[in-house]
Parts: sequence; structure tokens; C-alpha cells
Amino acid sequence: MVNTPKYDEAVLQVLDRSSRFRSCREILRDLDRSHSCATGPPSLSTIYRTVHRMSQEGVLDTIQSPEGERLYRRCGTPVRHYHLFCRVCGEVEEIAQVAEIAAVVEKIRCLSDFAQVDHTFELTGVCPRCL
Amino acid sequence: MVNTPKYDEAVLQVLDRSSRFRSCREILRDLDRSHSCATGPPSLSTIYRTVHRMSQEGVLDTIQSPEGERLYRRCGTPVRHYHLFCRVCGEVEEIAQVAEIAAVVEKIRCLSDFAQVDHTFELTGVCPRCL
DNA sequence: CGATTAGATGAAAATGATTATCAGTACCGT
DNA sequence: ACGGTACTGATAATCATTTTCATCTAATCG
Ligand SMILES: [Mn+2]
Ligand SMILES: [Mn+2]
Ligand SMILES: [Zn+2]
Ligand SMILES: [Zn+2]
Repeated sequence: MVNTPKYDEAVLQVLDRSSRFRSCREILRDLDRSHSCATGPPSLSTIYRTVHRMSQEGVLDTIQSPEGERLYRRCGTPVRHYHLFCRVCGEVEEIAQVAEIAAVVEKIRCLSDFAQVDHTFELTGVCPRCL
Repeated sequence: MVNTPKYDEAVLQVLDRSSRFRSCREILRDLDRSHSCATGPPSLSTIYRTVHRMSQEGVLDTIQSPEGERLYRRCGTPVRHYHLFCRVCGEVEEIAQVAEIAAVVEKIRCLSDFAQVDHTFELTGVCPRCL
């Protein structure tokens, strides 16, 4: 690689400051305010490119907000896991893979005539701070 | 009520012709081709308004496609259920609520300090026709 | 009946997120 | 210095969805 992306670190630092899923514009707002980049904050284009690349590499988790925005978050672990996130503030708790879920998926795979069955399982709630 | 929506029936008929989730533009394309509306097909605006209203009323299921489009489908049953849909053609099979999932959600609710925990569980695969 | 009026509709514009383009720049190995 | 490659930022393009607004429709009232 000829050149290492300049803002990867800064973007990750912003994401690491909270456990919430963040949008590209939120990330930029944080970088703007924190003056953490020596040469000034990156462009919005660069942020879009950075998070897109990182989520392909598995460094970031991605979700689609109900409003249709894509949100990003540092992925805590490379193994399968789920997310329980607060509908009010967006705070996220990672939930380890549960055997029962895998069993249910397997059962459905057997009963149906679909192949290559995959699944998503996500949880929402209201976090203690928001109660 | 002074005036009743003119295209509700036509939109539902299109959705009932397949078990796939459909986008607004797909619905319009079908209405265009089928010439099923006496006075001509509705505008795209009307379709957006119609599916939005119907999904609020619980008549339609909604999902966000990975590409960020909102897709709609006649909801077969008012009780909780899941969807197994084909990644290739979009064909959908409805999966009845599974007790194990509810149990897992309940366990997570107890272990975490989140309140009002809800969940989504969706399945994708490749349908027999697409294999 | 004719006027009133709340909804419904369609065309067009506005919005908003994301992506594509493209020119300029920094870095690297030669 | 040179050539190649990747990164960046500004801008324009895309695309789905929403908003706006003028017009139409049909039920209701006098
Ligand atoms: Mn994660
Ligand atoms: Mn359904
Ligand atoms: Zn919260
Ligand atoms: Zn299929």
C-alpha cells in the first residue's frame, strides 16, 4: 500500500468514545468539535469512504436506522454476536451468540426448502440511564 | 369521511399476487402493466402515501432493503411472525413465532438492565426455484 | 339543487443520504 | 527527478422519499 488513510484513527477514536451506532454526519460533527486532527477535519466524502471500507473489512458493524440512514459502530468481537440497543439514546450492549438461536435457525433450515439460510437477530429496549 | 382512497384495492391486489416484498416503483410498474385501474394507474406519490398509511395501520409489513429501499408486503397474520426470504428473487415464506426465540429474548431481558425489550428476527436464504 | 368542504390526487420541487467524478496532492520505490 | 498509486476534497449526480400546492371528487348541508 502506497499510502495509509489519514483519518482511520480519528474515525475509530470517535466511534470508541461511545457504544452507540453513529452516522457519517455525526462522526464529522464530533471530529469538527474535538479538533483532534492536526490538519483539520476530513471531508464528509472521506468519512463515507472510510466507514464503508472498514465495515467491509469487518472492523465496523453496520445497521440501517428505521429512517434509512446507515449507522456504524466499532465491532467489539469478530465472532457472531447480537446487539441490544436503546431506542432512546442509541446506547448498545453486545450480546454473545446464543445457542438456542442457532438451533432455531437450523430447525427452520431443515423444515423449509430454502438453502444457505442466514439470519439477523437484533434487540431494542430502553437503557437504565434513559428510564 | 368525505372521500375514500381510490387505489387501496389495486395496491393490495398487486401485493397479493406475490409473496415478495415490493418497492413502490415495482408496485407502480405492475399497476401500469395490468391495466387493472379503470381510470389509469395512480401516481407514484399516491403509492407512497398508500403504503405508508397501510403499514401504519398494520396492514402491510415493511422492511428496509440492504440498498436502503423500503419494501412492503401484505401482512398475512396479525400475530407475531418472522420472514424467511430469498436473497435472489425476494420470495417470502412466513415463519410462525417460535417459542425458543421468545425464551431467549426473555432471558436477555432478565440478564440485562434494559427495559421494554423488543426484538427482530429475520431469515434470508435461497429459495428452491432459485437454486 | 348549488354551495361548502374535507380528503384525495398528481405534477413538480425539495430534501437528504449516498455515490460518482475528477483534479490535485502525498507517498513510494525506481 | 520520474512514474505509479492511493487518498483527499469539492462538486455534481443519483435515487428514494417527502413536501408543496393547485386541482379534483364526492359527501354533506342549507
Ligand atoms: Mn458488534
Ligand atoms: Mn408478515
Ligand atoms: Zn438510553
Ligand atoms: Zn428465489
